[in-house]
Amino acid sequence: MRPLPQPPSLRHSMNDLPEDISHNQYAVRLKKLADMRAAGFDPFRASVEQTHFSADAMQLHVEGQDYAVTVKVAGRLVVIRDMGKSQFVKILDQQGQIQLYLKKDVIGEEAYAAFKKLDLGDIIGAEGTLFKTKTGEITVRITRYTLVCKALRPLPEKWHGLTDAEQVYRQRYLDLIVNEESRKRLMLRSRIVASIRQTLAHRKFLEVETPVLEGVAGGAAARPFTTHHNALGVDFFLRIALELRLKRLLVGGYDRVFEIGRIFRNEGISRKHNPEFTMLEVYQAYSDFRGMMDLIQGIFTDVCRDVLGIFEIRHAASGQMINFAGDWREARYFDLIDEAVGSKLSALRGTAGYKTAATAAAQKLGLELHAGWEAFEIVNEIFSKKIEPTLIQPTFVTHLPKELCPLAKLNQQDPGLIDVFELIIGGMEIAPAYSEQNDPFVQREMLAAQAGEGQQKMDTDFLLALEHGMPPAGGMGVGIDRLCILLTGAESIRDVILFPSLRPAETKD
RNA sequence: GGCUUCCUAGCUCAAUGGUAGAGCAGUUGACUCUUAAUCAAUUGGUUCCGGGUUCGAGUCCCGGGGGAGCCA
Repeated sequence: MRPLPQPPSLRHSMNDLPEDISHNQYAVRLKKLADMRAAGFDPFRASVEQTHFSADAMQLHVEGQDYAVTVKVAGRLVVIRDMGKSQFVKILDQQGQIQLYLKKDVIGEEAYAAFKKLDLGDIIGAEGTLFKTKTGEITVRITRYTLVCKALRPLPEKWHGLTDAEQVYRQRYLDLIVNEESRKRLMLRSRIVASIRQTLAHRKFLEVETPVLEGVAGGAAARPFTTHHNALGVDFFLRIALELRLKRLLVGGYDRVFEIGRIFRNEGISRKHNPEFTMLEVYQAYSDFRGMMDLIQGIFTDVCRDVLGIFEIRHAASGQMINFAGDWREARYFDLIDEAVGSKLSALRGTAGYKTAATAAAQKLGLELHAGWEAFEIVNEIFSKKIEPTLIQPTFVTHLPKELCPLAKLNQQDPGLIDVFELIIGGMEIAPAYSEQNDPFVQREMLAAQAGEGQQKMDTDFLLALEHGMPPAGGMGVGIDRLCILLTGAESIRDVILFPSLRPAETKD
C-alpha cells in the first residue's frame, strides 16, 4: 500500500523549504500561507456569513432580472477558469456547485490580485448578485470575498476524480469533494434513514437506544466482538442484534418501539458484509408478521415517494428494474424449494428419508455440502444458493422451518414451521420478520437447543422478562446498509458506508 | 483463511528485461462570458517495502504490506 502523506510540523518545514518549490504543491501553498500571515491575515481565524446554500441561491434568480438579488455563499473552490482580467470559478457546498464570476473592474484591483493567488481546494465566502451567463448558467457576480480556510494539499484530478478504491475509503473526504456520485449517494442514505424515522413516528413508534456492550450477545447467530471493561474487570460483547433488549421493552409496556443501531459481527468482509453495520429493528405489540408486511411496504412506499421520487430502480448486479409499487409477491419457503428441486421434497419433512432426499437433491443441483449438516441446513443451502439470488423483485418468503429462527412463533397448523417472512429483494435478504415467540416455556427450549449447539450463552434475564409476560407482537429487522445498496443502485456495501472497515493504515510518526 | 489480480509524479494512466513518459494539477507568461476554457513555456519520481536472478529489473523470482474480485 502507498503510505498516506504525513503532515510535517509547519514551523520546521517552512525553514526547510528548498530554493525551487514550484514542483511541490504543498510547499507552494505553505509559502502562500506564510506570506499571508506575514501580511497580517490568518485565513484559519476568519468566519463568514452564509445566507444561502448553492442550489437555494440559484433558485432566487428571476429570469430577465440580472444583478437584482444579493446572496452570500460559501464553499470550497473546485474549478478556476482564469481569463486574465476576469475569471469564472466554482465553489462546492453541501448542495453542490455554484459558479462565481469575478471581474477586475467590479471587485477592484487589489482584491482581484489577491484572488489570483488562491488555490483549488481553498474555502471562501463570497457575496454578490445573481445573473445568468450567455450560456445560461446562473452565476454570482461577486463584489466581496474572504478566504476562510487555506487548503495545503491539492485536490485530486478534476475530470476522473479519485478512483483508487483504497483512497476513496481511507480518505472519504476527498471522494466526497471530487466524486459527485459518492456525495449524492451517501447523502441519499441520510435522507432514506430520515424518511424511515418519519414513517415510524407517524405510526406511533417510539425510538429508543439500548446497550452496545452486552454480557451475552444474543438475538442472532453470529460471532461477536469482545472487549474489556477495566473498572468492572469483565469482558463484554458488542451486540450482534437489537432484538432481546427491545423485547424487554415490550414487556415493559412500550408497545411500539424501534431502534436504528449499529451492530457488530466478527465475520468476513465482502460486498454485502461490513463488520459493523446498521440495523433497524421494529416491534409492534398485538400485531404479527403480517402486520410487518404492511409496515415494510409502507416504509418502502414512503422512501420511494418522498426521497427518490420513483418507484422503480435498476438493480446494479442484474440490470433488471425492481418495482417497489403494488402488492409484493408472497411465496412459501417449501414451495420454492420444491420448485427448485423439481420434486415434492417437502412432503418428506419429518420422515427418516428426508435428509437423504435433501442431500441427493442438493448434489443434483451441484452444491457442496458439509459433512455435519442437518437436513434443514442442507435444504437452506439450496435456498440461499439456488433460490435467493433469483428473487430480484420484492418477495416475502414465508413459513420457514423452525430451526432457522428460535425466536419466532410456531405455526399453528404445522409446528415444524414458523410464522415469519424473509423479505428478499435483488437477491439479498433485506428484512426478516416474525410473529414473536412469547411463550416462555417454548422460548427457553428453543434457546437451550441453540445454546446446546455451542452457538452462544443463553440470555436468562431475557427469559425472566418473558415470564412476566410479553404481549404478542410482530417484529422485524431491516438491514439499512443493504436497503441503501438497493435504493441507491450501489454495487457494494462499502459504497453506502461513509467509512467502511479496512485494515488500519500504517502511520509513521 | 484459500485462489486470482492490482499498487509508477499530488490525481488519472502509459512504458518487449535496455535513457521512467503523457493528461490534469503546479510554476511562469497571454487572455474581461468560461463549461474538462484556450494558447506558449516549464518543474516534478524511494515505480508500496525488503531480498534475489541478470551486464542491466517498474517489468522476472522469493518474502512482506495494503486494496479489489471470486470462494470459504
